[in-house]
Amino acid sequence: MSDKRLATFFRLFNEIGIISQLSRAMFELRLEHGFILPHFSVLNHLIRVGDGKTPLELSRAFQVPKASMTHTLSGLEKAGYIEARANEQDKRSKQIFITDAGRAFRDSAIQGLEPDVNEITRYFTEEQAAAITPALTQLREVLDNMRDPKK
Amino acid sequence: MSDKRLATFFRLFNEIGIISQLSRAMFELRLEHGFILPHFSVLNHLIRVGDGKTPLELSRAFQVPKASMTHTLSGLEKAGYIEARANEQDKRSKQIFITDAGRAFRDSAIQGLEPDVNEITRYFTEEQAAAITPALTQLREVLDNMRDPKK
DNA sequence: CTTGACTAGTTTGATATCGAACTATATAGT
DNA sequence: ACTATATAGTTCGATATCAAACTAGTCAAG
Repeated sequence: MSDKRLATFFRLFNEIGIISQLSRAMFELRLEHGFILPHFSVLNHLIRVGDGKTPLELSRAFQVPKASMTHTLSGLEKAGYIEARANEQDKRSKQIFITDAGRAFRDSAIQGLEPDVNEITRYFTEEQAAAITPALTQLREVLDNMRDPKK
Repeated sequence: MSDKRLATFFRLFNEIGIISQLSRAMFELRLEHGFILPHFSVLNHLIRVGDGKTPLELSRAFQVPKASMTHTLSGLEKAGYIEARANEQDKRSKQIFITDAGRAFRDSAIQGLEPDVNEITRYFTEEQAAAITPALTQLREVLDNMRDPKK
């Protein structure tokens, strides 16, 4: 393989890593103290995809170990943003439901993004954002398909 | 602001976050046990930009708190991949130099990427990667300029 | 039924991240 | 010079991440 190809992908993943770090930090500054991106992401997922998911399904959806999901869910439950109900069909398992407080938390987190997004848009337009997203979606799917299916 | 704009950026940052997570995990699988992306990134930076940087300069370059950089550097020093020398001009300060072993570690980490990059390129070409990188660089610069200059 | 393999989720222990307090040194204002 | 303020780096404490071990429940083979 050419070094050029390696360098091209290296630069791409490097930029992506930095943007991820900066945008996450910016987002978490707007979140209620004690909550971080994974808390929000889980609530958002429960709304987008529908709740009643099991912890294992959630850990797979976010591609984190199940121990990490246990930790994130315990924070959300302690705050009253989710409810875990036993699954009568399979007593090993739980189902996670979002509460009204959880919905409110998620909505207000999204509202909190507005000032930052407005500021970004002054220098990087919505059209530019829309233009690169499909390629990134494709790249994400490629990486997703490459990872070990176990876990 | 329109909800559409918010949703567009939300989707963009979401894809970027997932790609960052997946690509980092893929990279770290190839690294010697006990070393993670920040270790590599510091060594790579010392080669690209030149060594003799202070820990504070490095923490700013990577936009992490200086306490985090202390931790990363201590791992690299214990492994013999960097050397910290006192600065005679300013005795509060140190300068970080990469060792031959550090160079070898960095080179072999980059070589280790090849199989993954080759696999990615089957579904996402070098041209596609090169096409979106400039926009991502621009977005990274915008976010970079927005963050609090202190730290 | 009972046993063995498997699965959902938690616990444990180890490392990472990082704000805040601290130490040592440098520098500016008087 | 003397003091106040600022800076470089470390330490400390709290939380996050996650592999591995563990617990409890399921299911299939005999």
